[in-house]
This record gives sequence, C-alpha cells and structure tokens, in this order.
Amino acid sequence: MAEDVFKALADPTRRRILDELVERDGQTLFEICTRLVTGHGLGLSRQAISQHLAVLESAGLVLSRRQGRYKFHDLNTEPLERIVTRWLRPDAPEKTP
Amino acid sequence: MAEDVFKALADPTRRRILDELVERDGQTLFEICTRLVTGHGLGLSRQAISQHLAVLESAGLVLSRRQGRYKFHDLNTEPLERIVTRWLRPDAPEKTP
DNA sequence: ACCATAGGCAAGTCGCGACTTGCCTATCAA
DNA sequence: TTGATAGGCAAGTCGCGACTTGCCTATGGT
Repeated sequence: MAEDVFKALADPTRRRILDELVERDGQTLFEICTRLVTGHGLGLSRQAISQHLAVLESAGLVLSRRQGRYKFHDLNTEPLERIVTRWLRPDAPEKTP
Repeated sequence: MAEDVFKALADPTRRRILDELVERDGQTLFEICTRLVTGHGLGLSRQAISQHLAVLESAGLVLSRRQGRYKFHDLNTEPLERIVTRWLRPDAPEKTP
C-alpha cells in the first residue's frame, strides 16, 4: 500500500537507512548499525534499527535475502516511483524536453 | 526542509487534502471540509482540517492567498519532485527511452 | 562440545502528533 | 449596527509509534 510507504518514509532514521542502502546494497543489520553510529553519530540500539528495517521491508522499500546466519538487505526503489506521481499534474512543465 | 515534507505526507488526511487540491486549485477551508466529508466520508472538525492545512503550508506543499475574508489554497508540487530523487539511482532503468 | 556471532520476540516506557472543545477576531450583507 | 459567515488561537485528551530492556534461537568457527 501507499500508506505503508509514506509511513515508512516519515521517520528520519529510516530515511538514513535508505541512504546507506542506496550507497551500498546487501548490508547486514550489524553493518547498518555501525555505519549509522559512526557515520551519522546516531546512538540507537540494534533492536531499534531492526524494527526500522521491518517497517521498510513491509513497505516494500527494502528486500531481504537470508543466507546462513546473515540477512542481507537491498533497496527497492520501485514503490517510490509510484507514490509521488499521484499529485504531479499531467500538464506539468517538462524539465528535460 | 525535506523533513517537513515527509512528515506532512505521512498523514492520510493530508494526502486526501492534496488529492482535493490537485483536482481543483483555490479552494477555501470550508470547501475542503465539505468535500472531504461528503466525498470521502471523513468525520473531521473544521479545526482539524485547518491544522492539517497549516502543516501542509509550512512544508511548502500548499500555498495560500488571502482575499477579503476568504483564504484560498493552492497546491505546490515543487517540493515533491526533489525528495524522491534522493534514492533513485542514476543508472536506474529508463521507462521511456 | 563450546562459545561467539547474527538476529528475533515480547513487554514496557514515553513523547509527539491528531483531534476536540471553547472562545475570539475579521469581513461582508441586510 | 447587527447578525451571519470565514477563519484563528489555545489548552486539553488520547492513542500510536519510536525506543529500550531482557531473554531466546540459530548458525559458524575452533
């Protein structure tokens, strides 16, 4: 649903996670944790990030593949492209004609 | 800020308001109220809609022009176009090549 | 077998956002 | 000037979402 996508994007921490994944796909939970703490200075527990990933995953913005004891996360931009065109008028000025 | 745009889009009622404005620009608060109640069956007070409009306005998604005792609201899609390109990879597959 | 690593589940705290209620201001018509 | 219309301000209630804490499962290395 579009509802889940908007709610997922509402949180700044979840947007940071998307920032991490657009930079490098296939990161594990612990990788994302350390990179958020060291890179952005966020002091969050592992469970907090885990719950955020669950939200992003149920919104379809993140796909995960389990492999042994690792779980890799990939960004999926497909839901993003739908939602915003909702309010873009068909006769909008073209940027790149 | 992009922060305000995402927070504004997080609420379903505010998205309905954008739906109303993309259909017809320049509506007043009371027009939006009645059309939300009759069209979508939402039971919301006038103040609730007013506060939602304030959020949309501070996010830059809605512009307002006062004229006499009326206040007309217009949709501004410009903030929308920025925020989503944030996670769209430059080498994304083209839909219309 | 043992321990460390990678992750999940569940209950609990807490603050913020959505909504209401009540009252006030301003503009227009009669 | 009075009343009706259009809107604003402020305090208060309440539920949901973000985060923590504690414990549990499973895979891999040695």
